[in-house]
Amino acid sequence: MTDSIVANSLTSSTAVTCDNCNLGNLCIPKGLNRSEIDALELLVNRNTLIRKGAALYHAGSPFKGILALRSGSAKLIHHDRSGHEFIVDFTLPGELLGFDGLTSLKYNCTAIALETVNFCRLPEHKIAVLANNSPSLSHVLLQRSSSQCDQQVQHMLLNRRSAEERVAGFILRLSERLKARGYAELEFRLSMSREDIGNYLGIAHETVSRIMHYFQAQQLIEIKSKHLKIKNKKKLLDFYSV
Amino acid sequence: MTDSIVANSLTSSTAVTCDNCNLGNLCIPKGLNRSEIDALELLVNRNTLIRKGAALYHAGSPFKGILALRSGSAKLIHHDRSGHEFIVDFTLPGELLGFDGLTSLKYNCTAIALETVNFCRLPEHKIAVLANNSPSLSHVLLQRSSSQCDQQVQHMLLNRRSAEERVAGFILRLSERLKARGYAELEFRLSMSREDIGNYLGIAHETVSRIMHYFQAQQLIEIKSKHLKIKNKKKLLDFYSV
DNA sequence: CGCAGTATTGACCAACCTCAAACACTGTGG
DNA sequence: CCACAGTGTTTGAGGTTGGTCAATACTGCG
Repeated sequence: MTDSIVANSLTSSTAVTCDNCNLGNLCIPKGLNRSEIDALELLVNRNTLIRKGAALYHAGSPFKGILALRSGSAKLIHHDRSGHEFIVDFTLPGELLGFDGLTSLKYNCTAIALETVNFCRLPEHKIAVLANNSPSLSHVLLQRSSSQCDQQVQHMLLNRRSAEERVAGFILRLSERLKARGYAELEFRLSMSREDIGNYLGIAHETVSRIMHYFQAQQLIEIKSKHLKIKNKKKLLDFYSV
Repeated sequence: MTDSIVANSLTSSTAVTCDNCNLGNLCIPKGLNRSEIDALELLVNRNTLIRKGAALYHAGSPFKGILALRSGSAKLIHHDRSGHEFIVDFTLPGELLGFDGLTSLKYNCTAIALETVNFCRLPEHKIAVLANNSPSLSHVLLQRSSSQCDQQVQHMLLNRRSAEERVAGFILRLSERLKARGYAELEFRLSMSREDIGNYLGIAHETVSRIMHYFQAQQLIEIKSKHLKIKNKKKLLDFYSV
């Protein structure tokens, strides 16, 4: 079994272009026409590798562009004064990150790889240039940004509910996001620790463990360490009916 | 004392234009040049009035544009299946709302006036047109959207802390936002109910009351019904040191 | 094999919620 | 101007969820 939530399908050494990229229309080019994609090709830095535990960018550092995860996953964290970290979001393969740097041109959060990560970058200084020539790109970026915001709202709503509902919601959303990207929706690997999940959901990691155990006892899931199988999606949904 | 968090300075009947609007550079035109602002003039619907309790827009209804509050305040709410409402955000005068409709072209939330509200609208069908002619506008919109997202993150972080920290943070942020718009920072009217505050902060409204009372006993604030005075900002900050 | 990090499980406890009742404020009509 | 209804706010008592601390088990890796 692969170490990653997903297997990276690109093992050959041929150059990766937006054209042959496995992200398909999940990435920025979605909604752009041929010539616009060609223009994008010239601007995107490709195939950067970062390994588990390393940062894709740091809070406070100057905005260097929007990133697209090609494989691997990451956590977006925010530090308070006392140094305690809060996980704001997880980023799955095919998803974009870096929007937290757009406003002030400094990143707001730190992005840490949860496993080896392969990503593309659309550099900051080219975003403005591109936006002038290609209004659709501005529109795509705006939509993505606003969509990120919607997701934040969803997360916030989830975090107002009971611990059981949070865990159920967490599992189901992860499942949905993986499904949307073509991965198995009912069986996958949790690339983040219980600690991370608890932090993200605003509950203690022991509580995450207990609830996972309880869900397993109820035959809703099977959980062994990081390997998760959803056995009864319907009942799981009962816990989380937004 | 006025019934509103702010007094609406526009009592004359002369036409309001982006040029003479009291929102100044808090509104969309910020960062645009002269001719761009002039173009905007022609596109913005001005001076719409909505009274307390009425909706500025409904969740699920088609996106009709970005709104700018000229006076009065509003709450952004989200309903779950069981009909229970969750307050996602409050909007103060001078702030924009409607970004929750950009992604899917349907509003995600319902916006309800907390008191009589006067607002402008930048209609949806003109946003794309304008973006073509004025790349700066796209940029401004993108920044605003991304800034909304940052705020959501801040809210989420706040909602992971203790009830006391949440209330302290709520008061201090409200104060900051009002200050940024030129209103008194240490004495203002809470246009929302305790119920709304509790909902927003993810705590019971009784807890909000109790903590307000406690803060008053500690000489941090003076609270009488909706009228709030901050007596000791420093100590209040101690409760909320992010 | 052993170590370090991670996950599970249990016992106890505190923060906060729920329910209930009293009280205050607002606006309305007499 | 007062009485009253309706809503919003405060205050109290008791219960529950989920946190904390601590001990134990598991996993992956050198």
